[in-house]
Amino acid sequence: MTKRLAIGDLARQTGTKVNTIRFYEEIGLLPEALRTASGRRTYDTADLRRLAFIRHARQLGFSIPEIRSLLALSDQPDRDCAEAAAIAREHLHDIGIRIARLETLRSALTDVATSCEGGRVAECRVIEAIAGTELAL
Amino acid sequence: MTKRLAIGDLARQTGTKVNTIRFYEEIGLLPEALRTASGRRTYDTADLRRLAFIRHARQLGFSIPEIRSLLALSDQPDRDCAEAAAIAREHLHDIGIRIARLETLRSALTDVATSCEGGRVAECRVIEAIAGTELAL
DNA sequence: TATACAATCTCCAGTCACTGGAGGATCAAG
DNA sequence: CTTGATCCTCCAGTGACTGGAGATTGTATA
Repeated sequence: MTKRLAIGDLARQTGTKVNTIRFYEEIGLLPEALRTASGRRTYDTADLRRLAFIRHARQLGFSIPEIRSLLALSDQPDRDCAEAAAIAREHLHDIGIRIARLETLRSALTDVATSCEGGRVAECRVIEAIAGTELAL
Repeated sequence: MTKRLAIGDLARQTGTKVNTIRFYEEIGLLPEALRTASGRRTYDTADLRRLAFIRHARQLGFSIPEIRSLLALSDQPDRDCAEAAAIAREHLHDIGIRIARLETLRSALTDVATSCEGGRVAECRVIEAIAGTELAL
């Protein structure tokens, strides 16, 4: 059998706190882990991937309900197709906005970094870059 | 004089709760608002932009310390240029990763949405898309 | 085999970033 | 001059963790 991972290994490989992994199990984001005879949790690479997904999604600003909905797309491949597509499309809209804002912010920061390289004071449009995406002006 | 905004106007125009605006003032993310004779806070369009920036940045997953550091780039245009450029470059690295992950997620979701359109069951690679960006495999 | 020390367990209290409500003052319309 | 919306301060509650106490187990070394 391929070797199972201890909770500490999973934590190290995903940059997650051990307590946080137990917390995700408690709220049902991760399945209940298999236990050794003495009661310690063990994991496999599917758990590793799932946890990595959760962590990255959190860093991208997705809430836990949103992550649940994204995971559901993976968990139930045989689910109602139209429903899955609708969920995917909702997220797609949101993700498009996030990408656009990040790209605007990136170009503002690039301006700061490069105009500083020349020794001049940066014209700092950081706020303008990301503030105004959908405000008039 | 151009008309000043009430806290409720600011809240409506940025999709922020009134209490949250007061909270941002308390922790120094927003400057102390000017008050009317009776003690009500008033704002201008600079405050509006700053708050919109803060809210968007939060939705993108930036922590409040990170937002402070981004705002500092705007707040101190005459600050040490090399320092500002260094801060900008740190954020640029992080933002590149975020954009890449969002784009991978977007293409996974697009697959779900379009393969469902054909009436077939989606091959759901949502987790794989975003889980594995820097894990070996 | 003994022992020490790292990792795990459960349970519970604390933190960060809000969110909502009580109780009271103020403003704008009718 | 009343009525309802909006504002004020203060404080308690929520979501998503984070850290610590106290006890148990696993493993590496003497």
